[in-house]
Amino acid sequence: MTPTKTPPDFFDMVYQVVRLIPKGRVTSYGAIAKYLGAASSSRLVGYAMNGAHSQKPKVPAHRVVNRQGLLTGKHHFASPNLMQQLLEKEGIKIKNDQIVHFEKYFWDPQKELAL
DNA sequence: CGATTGACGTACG
DNA sequence: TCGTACGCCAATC
Repeated sequence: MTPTKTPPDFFDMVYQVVRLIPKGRVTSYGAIAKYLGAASSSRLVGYAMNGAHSQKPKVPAHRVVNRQGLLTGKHHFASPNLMQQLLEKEGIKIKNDQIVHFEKYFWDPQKELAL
């Protein structure tokens, strides 16, 4: 219905990219936004994650952190420590809610996907 | 329908 | 280096 409806393709794109994040890697909202061509709309990426858990294929939102490598969205998970647990489970070290060697685990879609 | 908020990032002082 | 302001777009009140 509502053929004039404007589907949030941007949100869907975000989910797709997040699913492409390899295990043991992390990325930032801005990186995804830039990859989608919306570097200025980095907030939309975070907002998209808001409905990530609502998506059918579960979106590994725990692999998405802010530019500082800080687990800013951990409070949005089922449990605030769940995000850290998942990351640590993948071999990522976290200190004070911040990813250690974040730059080392950083996964840039623009670079990895090399479009 | 208007105003506010938000899982960010960059710019400016 | 740190703090504040702005932008961007959608969802919510």
